[in-house]
Amino acid sequence: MSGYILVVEDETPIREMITFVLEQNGFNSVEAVDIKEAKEKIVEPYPDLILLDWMLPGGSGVQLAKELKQGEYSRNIPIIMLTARADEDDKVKGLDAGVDDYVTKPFSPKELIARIKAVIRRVSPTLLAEKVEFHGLKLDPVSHHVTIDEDALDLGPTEFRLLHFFMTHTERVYSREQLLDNVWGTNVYVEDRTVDVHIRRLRKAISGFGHEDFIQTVRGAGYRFSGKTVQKVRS
Amino acid sequence: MSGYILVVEDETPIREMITFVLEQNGFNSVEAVDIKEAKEKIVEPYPDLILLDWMLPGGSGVQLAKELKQGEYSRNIPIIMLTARADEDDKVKGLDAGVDDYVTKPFSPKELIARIKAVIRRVSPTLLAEKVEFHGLKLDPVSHHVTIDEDALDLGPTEFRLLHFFMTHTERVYSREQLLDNVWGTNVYVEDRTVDVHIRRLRKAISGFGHEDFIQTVRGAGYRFSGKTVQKVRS
DNA sequence: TAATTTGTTGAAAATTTAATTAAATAAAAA
DNA sequence: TTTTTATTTAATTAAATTTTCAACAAATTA
Repeated sequence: MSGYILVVEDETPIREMITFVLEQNGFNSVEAVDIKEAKEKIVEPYPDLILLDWMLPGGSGVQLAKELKQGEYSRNIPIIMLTARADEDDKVKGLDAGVDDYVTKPFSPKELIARIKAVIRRVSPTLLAEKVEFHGLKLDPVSHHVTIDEDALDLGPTEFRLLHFFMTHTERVYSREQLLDNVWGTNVYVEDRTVDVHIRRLRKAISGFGHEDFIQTVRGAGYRFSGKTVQKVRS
Repeated sequence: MSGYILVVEDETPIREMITFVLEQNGFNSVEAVDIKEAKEKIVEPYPDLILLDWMLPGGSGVQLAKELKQGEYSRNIPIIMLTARADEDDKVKGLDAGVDDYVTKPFSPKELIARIKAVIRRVSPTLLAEKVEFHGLKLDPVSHHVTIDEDALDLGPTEFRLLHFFMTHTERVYSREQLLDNVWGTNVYVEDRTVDVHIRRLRKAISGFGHEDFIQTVRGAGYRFSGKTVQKVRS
């Protein structure tokens, strides 16, 4: 799995409880006990999300949140605050810090996971280890199984990620550059044209099932994953 | 697992956190929010263990513990008390009530499970080790016997644990790191590639029975234990 | 239509990743 | 301690995958 969640919490039992719940739900996690350690761990590869305790030794969580929301890259990392009790004032302060959501301690695993998924779903749905389905195409990120009308597909790693991205981002054109960013990862120096080759391989893999036209070429713009058939209209 | 653990705790988030951890560790659980509900649920079939919150609405947990320790059958059910903080006085009172152990909130999953297993091990060790079965493969954690279609297999300790883990976690890809965490144990510094060697030995052991493809390589991701056959339809 | 741009395709080269084997190390048993 | 057994590391080989390149095809524009 590519990403992970950073858990910043000084109380060890609570921190371990959280990471246990995360791991069991298919997330990777990294722990930090205080602001200092948290900062050390917020480097490449960046976490996909930060669970941040309100009260921390060596500076409050809100303060850290504010700092992160000012960093060039770190501003994009979603933050969920863990507060000791539902405190309206605190919540307002947190919103100022650009925090994405709150969870009040103590919390149930269900609630924690629900909040996390809600936030991630907003930011990058591909990270959620949920089964995706699209017109008879099924992809399970947990088992890495891909089926098309019940027949198993065998894809290479890149084709797998590409398909996963497309299935969670349909009906929308992505340039080759955008695809490289989202599927290959940022700061990867690869030729644009490489995308073409993988598109071709993916098309080939899902062809023979009458679904090869899921991946549509938009000339001059990029590619689009769509269930709608394209009509050729001449002007 | 045959029996179950009764969780008596009024705070819903904590109760759900506990049951989640229990279920993930292979225990069944039943919930009760107060003394009244707890009593209703302490009937046949009796729980194998009771996790009892110290502070409960409608009577304290200690009181319930004392009562249980007087019942003819219920006296045999081990009880672990959940206390809000480590309080020597309380502990003494609890010991009077014949309680078997304590866990202080907040607690880590590791600690909770460790305490539970310790208690159960003392009372009825057989509960801990359930036999596992998967497509003709049978593994008995107690006797360390593994059979495949009635033929006995000879595995080394690591291969045994690896197989046990796989059989209890099928249809899911695990990275080498995750396998090291789960099978070798956390904070063990061992090369990723070591996993490959043990995978090979395990494969070798279960090959020759037409089941060698249970362990599937998922390139770039890790390994998967699966009953589904993957057909190569790659060009 | 010709020239130009843009996308497709096949295949070789480069790279990455896994399987295999053997040797070294560590742990357990005699 | 010695012997045996099991685990880990390292080196080698094999395989799969990614990338690049170049030729070709299709679409667009002048």
